[in-house]
Formats: sequence, C-alpha cells, structure tokens
Amino acid sequence: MHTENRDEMRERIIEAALKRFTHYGASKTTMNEIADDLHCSKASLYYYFPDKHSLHIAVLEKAGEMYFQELEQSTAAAPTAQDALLDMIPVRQNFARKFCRLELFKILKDKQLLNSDETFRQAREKETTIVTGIISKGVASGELVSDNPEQVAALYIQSMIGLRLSLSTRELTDEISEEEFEMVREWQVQLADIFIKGLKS
Amino acid sequence: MHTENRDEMRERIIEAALKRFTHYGASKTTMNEIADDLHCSKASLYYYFPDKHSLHIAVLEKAGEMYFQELEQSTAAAPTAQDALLDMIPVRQNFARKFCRLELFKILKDKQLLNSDETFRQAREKETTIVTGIISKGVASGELVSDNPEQVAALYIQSMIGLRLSLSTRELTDEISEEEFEMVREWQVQLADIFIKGLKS
DNA sequence: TTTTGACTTTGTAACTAAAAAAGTCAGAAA
DNA sequence: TTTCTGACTTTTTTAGTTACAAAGTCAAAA
Repeated sequence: MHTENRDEMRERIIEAALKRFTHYGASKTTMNEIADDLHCSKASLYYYFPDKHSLHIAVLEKAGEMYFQELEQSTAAAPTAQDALLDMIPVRQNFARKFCRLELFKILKDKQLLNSDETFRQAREKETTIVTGIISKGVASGELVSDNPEQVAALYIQSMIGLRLSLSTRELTDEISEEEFEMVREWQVQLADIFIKGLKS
Repeated sequence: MHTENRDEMRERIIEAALKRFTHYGASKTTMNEIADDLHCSKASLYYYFPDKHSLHIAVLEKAGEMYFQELEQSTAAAPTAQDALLDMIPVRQNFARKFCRLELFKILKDKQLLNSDETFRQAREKETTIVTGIISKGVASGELVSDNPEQVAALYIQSMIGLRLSLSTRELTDEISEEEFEMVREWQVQLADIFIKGLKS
C-alpha cells in the first residue's frame, strides 16, 4: 500500500479512538476495543502508533484542531474585539463539555512522556496568538489601548483557565456539572468585561 | 477549674498543634505527639476537642486570624486603593508559604465534615469584605469607578486564587516551589494592574 | 471538673495473587 | 516490500489480606 493509505488508516484509528474515548473515557477504553471497532487486530494499531499514549495524544491533537477551527471561525466573524473575546467563552465551554472524557488533565498531570508537554505548549501558543490577534486588531481600530498585546493575551488566557480550575476546589478533574459550567461562564464573562474596560483607558 | 482555664487549655493545645502541623504537616502529626509536647495524655486532648478534624479546623482558624490581622494592618496603611491591592499580594504569599503544611487544600477536598466548609466560607466572606472596602474607598475618593464594588471584589479574589491554582497543573497541592511562587506573584501583579485600569474608566 | 492508663476501633501501608490490559514478534497475507 | 495477525510476554491494575499505627473511648483516679 502507499503512503496515502497509511495516513488514511492512521486517521481511521484516531477517529475510532476519539469516539470510544469521548464516550467511555480514555482510560476505560482498551486497545482491543478500538481494534474490534475497526475489525482489525490490536497488533495492527501498534503498526501505526508506538503505544497507547501516542494514540491518546493524536486524539487530543485532533480534538484541538476542531476547537481551533471553531474558535477562528467564531472570532473572525466578531465585529469588535469585545465581541470576539466574549464569543470565545462559549466555544471554550462547548469544547470542555464535549471532550471532557479525553482526560486531558490526567495526561497533563503524569508527565511521563514529555511528548504531550509539547502538544499542550503548542496549543497554548496557538490560543495566545489568536487572543493577541484580537487585541492587536482592537488596538489598531482604536477600540483598545495596549503597549503589549501578547502579554495581556497570555494573562487573559491564564486567568480564564484559573477561573475554571478554582471552581473544582476538590480535585483537578475533567468532569464538571452543568451548574458549575454556568458559574464558570458567569465569572469568565465578568472577567472579560474587566479586561475590556482595562484595555480602553 | 473555671471557664478561663478551660479556654486557656484549648488555646495551648491549638498552639502546640499549630507548631507541629506547620513543621511536619498535619497528617504526619499524631495526637500522641501533641499530647507529649504538652506533657499531658492523649485522652486529655479529647476532652477539649471531639476529634482530630475539629482540632485541625481550630488550627486553621487560628492561622486565618493571623492572616487577617496582617492583611488589615497592611491594607489600612496603604494610601491608595491601588497600593492596598498590590500590598495584599505578598501578604497572601507569605501566608501560603508559612502555612502550606496545614494542608488546607486537603481539608477542602474531602468534605467529610461540612463544619470546615463553614470556616472557609467565613474566611472568604471576610476577605471579600476587605477587598470591597478597598474598592469602595477608592470609589469614594474618586480614584476608582464601580457600581458594584462587592461583585468586583469577589471576582478579583476568585481570579487571584485561580492564578495560584492554574500554576500547579499537576495536582491540587499545598506545597509549591519558590520559582512557582515568583511566577504566581508576577501573574497576580499583572492582573491587579488590569483590574485597577479597568476600574478607572 | 479535669485527667489518665488501658482499652477498642479504625485507617493505612505493605504484600500478595489474579486478572486485565499493554505491548512484542515471527511469520502469514497482500 | 508493506501491511497485518495470532500467539505470546510483560506490565499495570485491582482486589484481597495482614500487620501495624494512629484515632478514638471509657471507667476510674486526682
């Protein structure tokens, strides 16, 4: 078979794993189950991925692509920086709701393979770039004032993540309830307002 | 013996426990060790506290008192709201550094006794009152503008806690390194600046 | 009323065995 | 030559067990 087919098979495996992972949780899914879904042997999976961890990372990257596609689409359509920042919030929340079973916090915790660190670093960097773009555009149009949009963007993202984390006081868990989602959303909207006001002076 | 002596003994127990807890960690300290320090029997401790959990909470309340005393002193001396908010940051950090072995996150996690919840609720409320006071004073002097100082105060505290939590991506742990402390401090100062700018419009 | 030694109960760390899942490989199939 | 697989080994997880340490109790003494 040719390279095209190899990539195609990789893609099929990732999609099958994504389904299982989002449905039942990554750690509750076995390689045999994924293989059975694809009507192939477990050994075949190991022809395309060196181990389960690599597959897990590939699945997270796939989910990340979906997130960034929706995020760019959503923010590009916003008329002002204010709208763009506020529109980001539900996109983030939907991502968290949809893919919480991918157990990304768990991956982040045990930093066995530093491979995953790089993936997360890139995702963070991409998000920072997007927010920097929103702020820079706002500065260019006169809507906002900032002498360091990138730093503000990094702080904004860090603070938003913090509001999400500070909710689950109990444990660093991926799963959160609907009421908790709603509470986080309210905090995040309020904080976005403060940032926007702070960047208008 | 009279009530004064009873309270005095309670106080001595709390102080002995505070020393042990901050030194070796609360969960690594046994009731026998505390009793030995006081040259009394373990059974005596149980005459003053129904269980170890209650003693732990009492110790946390004691530490909280120290924190609030220093916080009020520090913020009262600040000439402007901006100074007051910035002065809070190192006070918070020093508290965290000094009392991290009190394992307050651990207590917060396993919510066996809802007793502790009430203690934390009150502490949060008190901190909110202080920050609300700072902002209100700033509004009164014309330094800041806000139609809801209490809401802003709550958001401010929540965001600051979030920045602390978002650092330890690994685990909800009480212990953090000096470099991490420094990083949190920088984030917090930057966020304070944003809030102050946001409240000047 | 306060304290205590002797006691019981409970929680936890350290092993263990069994099961399940991860991961490997020689060789078959295409 | 590339892709795939059944049969295999290794590793991880889980459930059970014990042994010890610490929590917690109480009748009786001070």
